[in-house]
Amino acid sequence: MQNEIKHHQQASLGHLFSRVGRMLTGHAIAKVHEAGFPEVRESWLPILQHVEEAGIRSIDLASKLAISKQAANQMVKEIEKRGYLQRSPDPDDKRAQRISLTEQGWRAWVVGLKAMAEMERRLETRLGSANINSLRSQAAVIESLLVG
Amino acid sequence: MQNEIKHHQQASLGHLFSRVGRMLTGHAIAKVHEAGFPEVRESWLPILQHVEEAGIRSIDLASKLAISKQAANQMVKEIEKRGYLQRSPDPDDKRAQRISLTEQGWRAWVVGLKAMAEMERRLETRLGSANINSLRSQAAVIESLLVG
DNA sequence: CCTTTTTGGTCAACAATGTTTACCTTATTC
DNA sequence: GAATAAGGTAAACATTGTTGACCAAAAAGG
Repeated sequence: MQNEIKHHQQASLGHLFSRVGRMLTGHAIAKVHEAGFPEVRESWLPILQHVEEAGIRSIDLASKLAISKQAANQMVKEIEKRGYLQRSPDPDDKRAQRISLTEQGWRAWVVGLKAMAEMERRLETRLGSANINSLRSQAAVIESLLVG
Repeated sequence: MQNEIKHHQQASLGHLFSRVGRMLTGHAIAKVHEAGFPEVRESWLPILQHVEEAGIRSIDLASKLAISKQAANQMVKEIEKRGYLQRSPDPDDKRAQRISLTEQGWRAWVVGLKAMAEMERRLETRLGSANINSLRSQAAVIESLLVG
């Protein structure tokens, strides 16, 4: 029974996807480092991804990331300390604060986006843009199978 | 300049791959839990993946995983404590120990492999096996672009 | 209105997974 | 054989998460 399974053994799709994903984001981060933002960590990405859309409250951040508000806030504090995020009082709610990118944060973020876009361009010339599109749509199918 | 980038914004490929990868392995783990092995953690997978090939020394594990030998050993100890791994003295080297799956470890591992295989089967009927293959080969191309 | 409940946020203690430094014992090499 | 390399362990600490207790502002109900 073991052999049945073992003999057509190749890396599982899960493993494959995770590894490629890490490599892609790792590549983008490396470009950001090269561009003069060496403190930027991969762990910041989930945060920055959501902040980017123009000022978010930390509780919304937490719920989007599906982590506790304390964890979200801690990361934000750390990134703030490094000068990539800032918190300003929420004009509509005296309890709340709005988190947004600083000048520096925005510059680093743009570098990352460009690196990712550049990578996708290279992939398109290598695989064809039709393939990239089908790759995305297949990934979407996989997600839908696992969620629903 | 910001808009240039923002306006064709969709999740980055890196993000996409990582998420799908996590969902796939999460699915497999869930099946393992259901099958009566509730302690199995996602963090064990990198270890088990390498152990599976019949008895490995912890130093080799560490180097394959690109983590410190202490970190590797710590995880192994934890998994051993739960009854899924065992360490036995290396017959060829009195300093070393061989790490291998226990009976229970092997049973849980098989459940995970089957869940993954079953998932791939579902994907093949949904996307066609040609597509799954091209997906794998495209992932390989991406890897090669990032490594080389 | 004024009380009650909900919501945004903080603090403190702790869990999980990693790193570094230092060390011991056995193998290997000159 | 003595010196060096290799496998492993121990201890202190960093990162990133959790939970529980709490406070102040906002929203809801009478």
